[in-house]
This record gives sequence, C-alpha cells and structure tokens, in this order.
Amino acid sequence: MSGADLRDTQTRQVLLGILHESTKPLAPPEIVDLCHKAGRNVNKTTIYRDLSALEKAKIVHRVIVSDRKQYFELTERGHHHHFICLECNEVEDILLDEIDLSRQEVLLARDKGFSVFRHSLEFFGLCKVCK
Amino acid sequence: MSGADLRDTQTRQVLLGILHESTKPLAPPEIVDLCHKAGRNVNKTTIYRDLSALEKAKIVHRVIVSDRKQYFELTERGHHHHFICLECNEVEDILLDEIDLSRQEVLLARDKGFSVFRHSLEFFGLCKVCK
DNA sequence: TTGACATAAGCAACTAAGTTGCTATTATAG
DNA sequence: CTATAATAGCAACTTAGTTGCTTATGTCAA
Repeated sequence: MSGADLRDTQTRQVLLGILHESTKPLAPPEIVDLCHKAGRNVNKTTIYRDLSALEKAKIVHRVIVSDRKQYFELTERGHHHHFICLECNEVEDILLDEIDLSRQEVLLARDKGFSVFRHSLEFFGLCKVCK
Repeated sequence: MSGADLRDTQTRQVLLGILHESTKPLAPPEIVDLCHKAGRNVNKTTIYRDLSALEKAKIVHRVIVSDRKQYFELTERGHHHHFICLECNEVEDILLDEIDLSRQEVLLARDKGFSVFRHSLEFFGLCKVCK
C-alpha cells in the first residue's frame, strides 16, 4: 500500500478517504465518528493503530493543536500552521511563506544542543463566524 | 490577592510558590504532586479550579504544548516559545527575539477575518540528555 | 485457486486527564 | 467574633488513549 509495507484494507481506504476529504486536521474520535457515518462500523482501537501505522509510513502525521487531543492530517498536504478558534474549536490551515522557522531550528541545535525534528505554530482566537 | 478579587489561601500560596520556582510550564497533575511533596495534601479539583481562577485574573496562563495535557506558567514570565523533548517530555522555554509573530497575527486578521488573541510556537525534538 | 501465516480488526478492560455537583471548611469584611 | 461568600474536598463521571488477547482477513507462494 502506497509503497509502504501496509495492507490495503477496507478500514484504511475509508480512513484515508476521510482524511482526503477533510480540509482540517482530525482527531481520532472524530474519525471514528465519520467512519460510522460512512457506514463502516470501525473500532477506535483500530483507528488509533492505523493512524500510528500510517504515521510511521509517513502517509499521515501528528499535529498537536489543542488540549487533550491529537490531530492527524495527510503528510502530502505539506508543512503549514494552524488557526484554532477558541469558541467552536475549528482548526484552519494557515500558510505563512514569509516565515522560515527552519532557520530557528538550526539555531536551536547550535545554541542549545537540541535535535529539532519539527515545529508547530498555532494561532488562537475567534474565527469569522464566532467573533 | 494580587489586586484581583481572590482570597489569599494556603493552597494558592503553595501553588504560586511552585510555579515561581519552576523554570518550565507545569501540568495540573504535576502541580498536585509537587503540592503533596511540599506537605500540602491538596485535591486535584482544587488545583484545576485555582488555576482557572488565576488564569482569569491573568496571574497565570494556559499553554498548549503537548498531547493530552494542559500546561500552566506564570504570566509574568512573559511571552516565549517552547522546546519539547519527544523522549523525556521535558519542556524548555525558548526566547526568539528575532521572530515577531505578532505581525502575522495582524495579517491573519486582515486577510482571513480572524481575531487573533495569541499564538503558540513549539519545537519538537530530542534534548541534550536524550539524544 | 487455495491455504498458510503474518498483519489487521475487534473487544474488553484499563489508565489518566479533566469536569461537575454537592457538602464542608475557611478567609475576610463588618 | 460572626456572617457569609469564596474556597476546598470528595465522589462520581466523561472522554482520550492504551494494552492484551482473540478473531478475522489480506497477501504471497505453491
């Protein structure tokens, strides 16, 4: 599956279909819900394990955007940042080409001795609808 | 208490003492633990409610830095960013004076119609000890 | 095409964070 | 010192996420 050592199962087809159709990162419980709505009665354990497998295969990656929840989105969507509405908790992708934070990662490695793998930048506030 | 409409209770003294001595944001369960170690057998509900009260009074503020946990730190510490070690989960404060993300907040407001209150920037990787 | 077998899915039980309703306690103004 | 409003504690709950184990299924070789 997608070149990786993964089986092409029905659950994963549904899962990836859902992620493809989504314009924002999704939390595992949301995905479970959407699977049910799509007529596939999947167990949450499966979703967690599938997401981990897909993450390992770099098809999906983890974003930390809000309290107590992990969100996932397609890797192919590329690196970007997020806006989170504090009222409705909607997450919107944000592209900031003017800011190059990878430079900061290099500096952190040099000055602090960290190995920096990734960063995450989120803006919090109210969206058009909620404000 | 501190000008706000808050009582000066023993629990809050201990809580603020702990936050003052910490060089990194702390999660409520950690704070409960530290209270116990400091000889104050406080209930977690109290800590959650106190932190909310202190947040409302702007003495403390919430940072979202990792999966499933909320971290708190003193507001007076000023705005900064974080480095999170993926191995030991330690959080280290980071000051990046070269980057001014408040400009981005203005742009988001103008281009997207968001009211942006704050942002959060985290770098993930391995710390000196773990790598 | 079939069968073996490794991978994946499901189920149940669990951990841990965080919340809520209610009662008991305590800081503080008078 | 007392009244009372704020705070603390307790127990029960919700929800995210995990783990061990059994059952089902996709895939490869014969």
